[in-house]
Amino acid sequence: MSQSNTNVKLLAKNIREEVPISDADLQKVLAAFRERRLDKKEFLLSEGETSHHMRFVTEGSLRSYFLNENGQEFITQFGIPGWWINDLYSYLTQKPASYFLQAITPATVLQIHRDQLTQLYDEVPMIERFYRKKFEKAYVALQERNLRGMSLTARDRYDQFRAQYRDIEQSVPQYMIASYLGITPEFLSSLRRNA
Amino acid sequence: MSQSNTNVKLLAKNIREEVPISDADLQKVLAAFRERRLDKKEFLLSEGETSHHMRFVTEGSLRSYFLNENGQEFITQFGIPGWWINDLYSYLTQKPASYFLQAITPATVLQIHRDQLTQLYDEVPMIERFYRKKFEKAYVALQERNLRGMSLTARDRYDQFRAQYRDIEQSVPQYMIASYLGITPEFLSSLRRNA
DNA sequence: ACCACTTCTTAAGATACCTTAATTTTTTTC
DNA sequence: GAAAAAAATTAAGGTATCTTAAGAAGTGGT
Repeated sequence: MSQSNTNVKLLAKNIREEVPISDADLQKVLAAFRERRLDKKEFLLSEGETSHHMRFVTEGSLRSYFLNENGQEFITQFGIPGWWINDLYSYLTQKPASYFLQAITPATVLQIHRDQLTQLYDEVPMIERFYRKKFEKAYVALQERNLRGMSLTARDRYDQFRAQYRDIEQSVPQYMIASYLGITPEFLSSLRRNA
Repeated sequence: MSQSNTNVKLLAKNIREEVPISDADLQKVLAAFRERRLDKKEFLLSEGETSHHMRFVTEGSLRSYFLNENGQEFITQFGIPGWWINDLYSYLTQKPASYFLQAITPATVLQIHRDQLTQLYDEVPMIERFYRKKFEKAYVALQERNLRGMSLTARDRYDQFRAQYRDIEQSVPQYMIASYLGITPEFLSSLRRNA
């Protein structure tokens, strides 16, 4: 068997939690995923490349970030086991990515090629439903984040982040959390001092 | 005929631009939508109510906004003809809304009840595909907005807003644009002065 | 045409957050 | 386990944006 069993099980669980799907269909879907292992700091996708896969994290942690003209990094998303991560703009439009996907720690992802997924949408309607639901939830979560970014101070955003993502807080460096929250590492440090 | 023909045509166009769908299926889908007319300032949804419909704007302009503890408004979305607008969190979870949907000008929306749409997902797979694609695009657009909010100054965000949404800029008051951009009306005014 | 109401502007003072730069602490590498 | 590299802290000075308050300019209703 080429793929770690527990990793595939995590993906199966992720799907079954969202939609009812027969064993046969689930196997068909799972069989289309390939495992990819990453060293620490290895890139899964670099700016300018095109994203051809949907990706599910099973081990380690990753980040998705954007680099502006001044070379500043802006982290848009973290990926830890059980989460999906991608440059969706690139994947959906098949245009060059403007984000980097990089492993923060050694990591493993299961990925499915776009061509295969497109085909599965016709063969296994439940998988289309699965992604519809995933996108719905992702949209809502992103909207919440957006709103927090607008309506809360950095201090409140940090407190909420800690409350909501204790597992992420523990597995990524502080300066990346600062970037995710939209503040400088120095300012985050000062928030922590006056906790 | 209870619904304005041109309004329904706008919706039909919106669907056909995204997915191939037979005339029969399209008619079935369109028949499930009801027209709702709104006076200026009328609420389509208030905080605490639950959203039971997916809503497509065909006339006028609407806004979706959030009210924080201090009574400050934060506009999350505008709706103009050809756009979808909703409190998706409430719609998807069937929990009370935390957003208001309000007509800025007299407006018309076409809306479909959640129960009917859920049923259509089984009967007309293309409509599930339609919403999957819509959510994908909405997610990407929101991510872009999020990133701009983090990486650009208010001046740059305003310039980009004007370039991208000239039609919205013309049809909603300036203080609402300020709210959408995450700044005060006073500060937007000063940006305009030093254009 | 008027009055009331809403929207926009101006300006002064306040503050949340940034920049720079140096130092300390922690982690990685060989 | 020493040297190098990466991450976190501290502090001083700066700036983008906010708050408050007042007045000016539009807009809508009768």
